[in-house]
Amino acid sequence: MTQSKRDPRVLRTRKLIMDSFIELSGKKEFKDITVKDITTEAKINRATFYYHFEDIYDLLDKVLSEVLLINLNAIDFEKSELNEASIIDIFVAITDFQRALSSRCHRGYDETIARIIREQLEIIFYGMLRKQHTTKEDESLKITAVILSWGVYGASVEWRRNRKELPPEEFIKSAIPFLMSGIEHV
Amino acid sequence: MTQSKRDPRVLRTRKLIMDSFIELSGKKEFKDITVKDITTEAKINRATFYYHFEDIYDLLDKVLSEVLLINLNAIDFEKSELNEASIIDIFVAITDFQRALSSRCHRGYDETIARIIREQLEIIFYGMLRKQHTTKEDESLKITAVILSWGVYGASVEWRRNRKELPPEEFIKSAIPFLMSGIEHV
DNA sequence: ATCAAGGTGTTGCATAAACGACAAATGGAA
DNA sequence: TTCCATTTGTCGTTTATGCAACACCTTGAT
Repeated sequence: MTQSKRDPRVLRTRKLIMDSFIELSGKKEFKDITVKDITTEAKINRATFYYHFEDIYDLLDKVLSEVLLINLNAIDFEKSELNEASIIDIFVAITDFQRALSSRCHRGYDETIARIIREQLEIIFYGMLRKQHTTKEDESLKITAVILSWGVYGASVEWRRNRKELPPEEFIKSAIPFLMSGIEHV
Repeated sequence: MTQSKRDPRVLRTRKLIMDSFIELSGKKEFKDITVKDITTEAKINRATFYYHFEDIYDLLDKVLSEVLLINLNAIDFEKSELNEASIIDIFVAITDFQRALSSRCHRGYDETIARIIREQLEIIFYGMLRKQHTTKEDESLKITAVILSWGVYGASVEWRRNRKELPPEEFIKSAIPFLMSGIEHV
């Protein structure tokens, strides 16, 4: 389990499963995709699916978070601080990601996607906060990350619904003062 | 071994190896391609290579004959007789195959390719002859297949070297009477 | 001529993947 | 509702692949 994440067999099989799922997502709604569909498309045994994923919801979780992470990986979190510029970068990455997603997938799992994106944001924000505030109390950093993740995700929802005439980087700028004040008063 | 030819793992791995070999053939000469190159490109373990192939020459054999067979599969040998039309089809398939091969691979293994193509031809001719002449002595069919295979392959060499101004189907027509007489007097 | 570096086949063991079977759950259609 | 077909998780066994190590060859540089 610990070592097996680099086993070429595991990497191949997981990629086959995920690619097949993404492929099928372009053809059917999530609720109509079965595990059997995926394993048939991927040409792997159905039992092997359950070796890697608990069920189809677990797969959805991991596919979405990995695809989102690839989008976010363009931003170098290791170096960048949690400041105005990085918040804008993250916001743009989210809107780009959702644009790519909606062109590729049918509707039907908005709530799940929302949850996963927000959870990823929380992880990222918490990591960045902890780097900048090593002295602070951990619980305080956590709750700040939670609020930031909800706030930034909510802003992306608002942008998609009512503000698409603005470029996302312009839209989020108006929220930056509020977000930054929360970060500074952590 | 007997059953395993349908095992998805075997099919996947063999395809990975063969595709990697074809990919590398476009970049280097055969003599410069190592087993290690192939397995690295294919992201499989080197020991796994030897589970499927004796060595790199065995791989070359199987890649070439499978690719050639795909070309020849367009011709339905099960139904067609060994007549003027099918000989022309086979000849055109060979010249097409060699054209595709030389555009994709570097030089350096002409003799090997020649041997493999001729052996495949022999197998095909023998199979067709046996279908048409079930009563005849087997040894006689075999030697006829050998001579046909050498003759048709030699014609393709001659065409490539000195007769490319002619369409291959035109070129081979001038040899049809001779070849057909050998088939009829089997 | 010697040495170092890299490729070749081969082996024993660890583990992922295939396969077939199963009971249980789900979901339409009569 | 009942029935029937399909999907779902899970299991035990078999097989293919990964991995590390090995002795043996090349080959090129010093």
